Amino acid sequence: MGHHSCCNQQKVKRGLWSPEEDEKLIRYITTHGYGCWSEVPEKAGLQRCGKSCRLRWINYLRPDIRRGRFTPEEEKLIISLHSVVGNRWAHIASHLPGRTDNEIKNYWNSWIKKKIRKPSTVPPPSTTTNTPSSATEHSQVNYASNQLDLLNNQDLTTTRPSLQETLFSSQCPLFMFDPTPLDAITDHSVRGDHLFHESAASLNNETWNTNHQQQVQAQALPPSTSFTSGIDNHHHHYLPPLIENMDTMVPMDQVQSCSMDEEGDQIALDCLQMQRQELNEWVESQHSSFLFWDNVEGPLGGDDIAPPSSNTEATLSSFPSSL
DNA sequence: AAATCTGCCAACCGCTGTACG
DNA sequence: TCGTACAGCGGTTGGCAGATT
Repeated sequence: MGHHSCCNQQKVKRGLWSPEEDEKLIRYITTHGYGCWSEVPEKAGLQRCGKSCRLRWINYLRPDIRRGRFTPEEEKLIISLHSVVGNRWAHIASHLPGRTDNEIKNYWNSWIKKKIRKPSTVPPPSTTTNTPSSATEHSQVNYASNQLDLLNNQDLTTTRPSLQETLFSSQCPLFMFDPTPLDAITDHSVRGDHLFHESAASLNNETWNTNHQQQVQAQALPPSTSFTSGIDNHHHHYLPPLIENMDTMVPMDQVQSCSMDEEGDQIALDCLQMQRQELNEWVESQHSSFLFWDNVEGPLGGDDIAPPSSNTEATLSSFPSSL
């Protein structure tokens, strides 16, 4: 495990690719295609390992790559998707044609750094008034302030409401926007609680069905177990526990029809992709209301489902017993 | 003008999942 | 079932270029 054998060969060149190397790789791939990357370097006459060739092709040379600044639409889509799936860059990239996971990851990281450096954008924990900033800005600030807490590695429990207290007293399902790594949560029993305060303020409460929220609070989140789920052990990142275990989670206004993919990915992703334009408006307006419902035709069936109508009594999805 | 700082991003590293013998 | 090779993923690093001192 670990090093690929091809990368241990001594002749292997590393570092930036030269135009000549690019040309060789392009010429080879366009004429032969790529089946086994480990064979590409030798056949293409490159002193690189196959892994490096693959990365170069995927991230830079393939013809459908899209370069340049992210458009505002792409930016918003990234924000929205990240709020759902966290740091699953490849997944996010799959919803942005021509963009690579690497590019999105770099963009996100540099973007977050910028936000972290702007403490004035982080409201104090007691802030409860809605600000005129966009939803985009909210997402940025929320994440950035959260990261600040983690970086500071402080025990905040003595000065702020407990996580559970904050969660269960809030009016909106705030947990679905937080990509905090699980270890950070379990280690400190808190994750930037002012995050939740601000999220509560940023959402339009008129559109939030408090009955559903009460159901969520009463049934879905036994405090002692709610944050022990939602871990992707493979990729070591944290998915918001509810999202990972919910059958469906979609912004109501965005849904016409949608389907679950084989991996049980969040149905919201398909919806977001299909309705990107509406999503943009949704992000802008912040008048979203996430609802949960359980009328899905099988958990993994891929059948089209109809969203509940506006007067549907949405009900909480059933949760796995592991919760 | 030179030195230093900062941000960006291409590339690498290490890991896990999958296929296959 | 086990071991190996490979693909793919997310985290991290290092070098470059522009900005700042």
